[in-house]
Amino acid sequence: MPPATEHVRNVTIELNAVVVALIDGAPHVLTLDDGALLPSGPFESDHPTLQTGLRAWVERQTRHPLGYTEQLYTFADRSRADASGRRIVSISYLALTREHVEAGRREPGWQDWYRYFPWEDWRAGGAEPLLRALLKGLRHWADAAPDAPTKRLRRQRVEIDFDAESWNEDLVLQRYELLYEAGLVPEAIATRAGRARRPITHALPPSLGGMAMRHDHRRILATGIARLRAKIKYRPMVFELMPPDFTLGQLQAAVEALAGRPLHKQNFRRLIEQQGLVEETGATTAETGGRPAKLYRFRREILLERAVAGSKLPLARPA
Amino acid sequence: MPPATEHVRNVTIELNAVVVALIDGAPHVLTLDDGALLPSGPFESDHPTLQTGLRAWVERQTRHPLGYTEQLYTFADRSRADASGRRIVSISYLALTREHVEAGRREPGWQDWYRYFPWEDWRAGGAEPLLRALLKGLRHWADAAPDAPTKRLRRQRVEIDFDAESWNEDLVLQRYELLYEAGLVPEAIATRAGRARRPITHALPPSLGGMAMRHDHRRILATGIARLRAKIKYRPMVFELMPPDFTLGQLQAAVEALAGRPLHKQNFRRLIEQQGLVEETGATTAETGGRPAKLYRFRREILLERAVAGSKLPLARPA
DNA sequence: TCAAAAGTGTTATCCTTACACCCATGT
DNA sequence: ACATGGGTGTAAGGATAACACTTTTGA
Repeated sequence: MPPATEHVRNVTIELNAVVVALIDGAPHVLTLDDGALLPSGPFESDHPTLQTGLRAWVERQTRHPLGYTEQLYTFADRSRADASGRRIVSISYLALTREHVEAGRREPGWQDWYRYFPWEDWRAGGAEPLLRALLKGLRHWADAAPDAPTKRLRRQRVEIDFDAESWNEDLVLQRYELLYEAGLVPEAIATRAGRARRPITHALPPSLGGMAMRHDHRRILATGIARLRAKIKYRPMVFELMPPDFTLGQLQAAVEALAGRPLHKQNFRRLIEQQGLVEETGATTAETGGRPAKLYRFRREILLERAVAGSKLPLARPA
Repeated sequence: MPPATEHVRNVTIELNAVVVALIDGAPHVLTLDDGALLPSGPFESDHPTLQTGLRAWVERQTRHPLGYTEQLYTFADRSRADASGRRIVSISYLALTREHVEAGRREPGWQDWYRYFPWEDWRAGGAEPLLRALLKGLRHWADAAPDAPTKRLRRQRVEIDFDAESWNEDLVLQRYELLYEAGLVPEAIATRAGRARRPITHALPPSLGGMAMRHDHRRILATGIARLRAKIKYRPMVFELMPPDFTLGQLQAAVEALAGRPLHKQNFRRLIEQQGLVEETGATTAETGGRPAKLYRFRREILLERAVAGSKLPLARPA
């Protein structure tokens, strides 16, 4: 049952990559054009799979080898089209890698991801003034709803997604999309103005609304961060971003950087140890300041040993 | 940065849907062509989004309205191409719905999903002979590896994915792909024979290897089942498949049908109740046999009230 | 000697698991 | 009366969250 081909002539396939690395403990993403774009390129049909196509393209474009990769999402909204009006289907990927320093100096193009989402960093507690400003704009938008049910719904979404008391670090995408819908980020204005050309509320300045990106690349970035934050809890993904040897303090700092939240030291250590994720190398380092710390390495075997956790369902009969 | 268009001319976008419903308590999937195909069709570029395109197509093709839908995965392997050699990019979706009975008689096209994956049904305990047969074929394949490391890896994958003692119901896709790699399902033979035309081990008969599908539709189905099984544990997705009112016994049977495993009655009830997912309607039914059961309904508010679970990380400082 | 980070011990609480039993209906 | 599914109580064990404290280095 091959589909009719008539309908799909005007489609372009684009691959996007959210390439993540930890640089000096801070989460960074690989960008082009001074931070305005994610690495992206066409799917060349001589590649056997999408992933190999992506790898080739990104490595050529950024001179940076990719490590672990997984597919994120495929977007094809009408708002996306290239100059000639061809519909763009963009297939996005998340890639984890270690920072690649070539010839002694740092490659350009790495951006701290919290520059795009300043409200997502709660490592030092909530940024009160920033959050208050966002909530003000969002509540104003909610109250401007055309009818009562819409208004209730908007208010509910705002209070849940941005609730400081029970902050959920996984809702990166929802929060960005809410700001987008509310017209508080510049990307929304560009889109709406182009199509409906109706005047729109002023977006927040970058200091509050974060740095913008072109097209929907910031949405893709939000998708990638959300996926990483969610998955870090039940899959050993952090290790893809760590050097071979590390201290438990460094490991905790890495998770904190990704999740954007401070963690409880002792309980974090117990968790790691109890899951059997790491083993001591025998060596120690004094580089972290204070008392020298034991070095650990990731136990790669674990990926095969256990099909990882699972159940959560109250099964009957113990085999 | 619009990509060069040269490379992508020979691409066709296809949408696939895994449409799931519970019929008489058994999980079914909507198919065409006597069970050999999933509903699928072209992405017509006059649709604003992929989802609306999918909905329109499926509803026209099957006369069945879709409920909740989510994107599954985008495939574009070289092995997939249409008659004229154009590359096919297939974007697949999972859709949940209630059975739709029109004019008193059942629509055709619904297939019990365990016909495609008989080894995935552990509701009545493991199917020993079936599993033994699969393991025999898989171990044979592992031992036929070209070198020692490959052999070790294959053996490990086989023992983990098909281990009866610690069965993980989420590994639907991994298990199917292992059988595919081992040449035990007919789909693998079709593909390999077409390209490499080298003789291949005989596939298992349908009674063991399950019913085959055309193209890679069975892989897409496996992806859908795996997603549903994984997500059912932390998102209230079952309710999309239930009638408005139901008993706790029916709810448990539904989860068991999807997960393919028997659950512990009391603990299941406690879990549901403690999560505040349902509320009593006040009515009871005697249709289930035995003592009449209370009827419950899903508390839709919960979707908004809680951003659902989350943490799992050992956070510091209680706000 | 003091700041900084590493590392240890312990307790209360909650959730999960497992057991054993009673209840209300139809046949 | 008895089979069938509905519904309840409760105790043991493990994981989590929250305490406070000691150790070893560099400056």
